[in-house]
Amino acid sequence: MSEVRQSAEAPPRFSPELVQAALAELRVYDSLRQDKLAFAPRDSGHVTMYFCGPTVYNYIHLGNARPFVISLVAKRFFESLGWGVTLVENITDIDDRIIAKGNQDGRSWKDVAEEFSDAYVEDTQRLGLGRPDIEPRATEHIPEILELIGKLVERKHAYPAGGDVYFDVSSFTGYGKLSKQQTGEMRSGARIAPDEDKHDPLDFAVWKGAKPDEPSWDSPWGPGRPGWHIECSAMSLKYLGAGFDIHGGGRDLIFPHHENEVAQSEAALGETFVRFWAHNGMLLTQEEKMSKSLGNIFLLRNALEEYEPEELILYFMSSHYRSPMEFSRELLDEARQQVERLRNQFRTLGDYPGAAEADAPADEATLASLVQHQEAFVREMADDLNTAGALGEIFALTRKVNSALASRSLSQTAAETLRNALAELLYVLGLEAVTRVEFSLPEEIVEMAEERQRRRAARDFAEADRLRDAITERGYEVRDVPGGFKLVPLV
RNA sequence: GGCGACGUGGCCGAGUGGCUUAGGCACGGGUCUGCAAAACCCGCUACACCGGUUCAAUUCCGGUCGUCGCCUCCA
Repeated sequence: MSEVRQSAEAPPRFSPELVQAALAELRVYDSLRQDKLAFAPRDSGHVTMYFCGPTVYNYIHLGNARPFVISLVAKRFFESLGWGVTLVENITDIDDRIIAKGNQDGRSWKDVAEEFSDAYVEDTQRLGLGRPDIEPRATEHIPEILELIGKLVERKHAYPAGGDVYFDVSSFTGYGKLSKQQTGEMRSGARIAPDEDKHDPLDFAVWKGAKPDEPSWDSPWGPGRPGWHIECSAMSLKYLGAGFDIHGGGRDLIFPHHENEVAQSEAALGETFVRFWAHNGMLLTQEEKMSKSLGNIFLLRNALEEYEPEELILYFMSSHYRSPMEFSRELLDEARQQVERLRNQFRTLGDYPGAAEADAPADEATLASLVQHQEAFVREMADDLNTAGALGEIFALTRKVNSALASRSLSQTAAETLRNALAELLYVLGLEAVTRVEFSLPEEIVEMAEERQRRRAARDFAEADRLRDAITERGYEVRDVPGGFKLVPLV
């Protein structure tokens, strides 16, 4: 693509009026309390968020990308209210699956973890949303993990057995509160694997004793590695402290991952672990969950070969984060059309000649619409991050702006105001790329377009059309506009 | 079986006790244009089914049917 990608502009700060409108409505759904509740950060003016990132044994797919996108959009929204945000997103780089992948490929687990950590950062980086503030690796937090396990053992919430250390589910009365599972029900279906020494089928490993040829770290309970779940507790608590604001991740993590996190964290702390649990819906392909085990996945890196980042982001923004979301090429193609519509608006705004101030009858009404849609936008976002509703407001405003633009009844200053305001809203949704319509044109193309204009003027339409086809072949579209032409790169 | 969520017009997708014809895509008609594209205007106007509550229900309650997710791989 030839359009120039500039560096991300500074996050916008909404006007006091807009911030006030948002704060009056601000509510976030909490999976634990199963209700949308008023939200204010624990630390005044500063939001603390932790989202579960990937276990790196493979490239991430679009389903994995959803929480990443959501978390960064949430961060932008909170920042636009004038708050600071610390977003932590972990990379789990030691796990059974990583070891298995290494064995399968005949290489070290470390090699696997490094390759796919790098790939994850690279792929998500290409989305252009920026990065979480902290991206801690499990293997770099073994001391914190051991400290947490030590606390659990000391408080009799965990016990060593056969080289492993297990969390004692029966010691934590709240077990099951997040996933709404009854421990009795769960026990009836659970089994203990032959090589495990846990006392209760529901107990889970916080430390796994090393078997021959497995990676291990020293610990008071013998060499081993962290169990799944404990790294997220240790790292979120290290960077955000007990009772941080929002813990997010896919719905499918509610059990066992987050349930176990709550149990071990609160057992160790003796106080509330997280204030709001935010879980995003699954991506479905043909009504079925997109999942590595089902093999119906679309890798983010493959998607980025075919689609622009903003097209993928708009696709994600077009439905509420908690809803399950159908995935298909048709929907991505539709998102592409919508991106194009937004981009066209900025193209028009970019070289809009403007009516004379005295002759701009649409100014008043359009600027009034702007205020109305801006307010509606922040209210939608404040309502549990309703990006789909917010996007609807942007498009509603887009139509009004285009309409005024088409009739040339908008002043240059009003057009400028609208352009900046729209850019601000789009930035919050991670769609600032659609505002960047500057690009460099090869001289050859410009000359061809100019020649075509001369042919048209001479009514030599056959040659004019031939030139247009030639320009199209070189990747540009010619649009005739009053008094000239416009060249636009083809999608 | 237990737990959770959901069924909106051709498709996607917000939302609400009685004017949002949300919004987008697609489609049809028109304006503009040599043609085309973009843009604008107009049209297509729904709320799974059956009861109940209500002056009024797509929105509240109950039931039926259907769908999805979780119940130790899973974003």
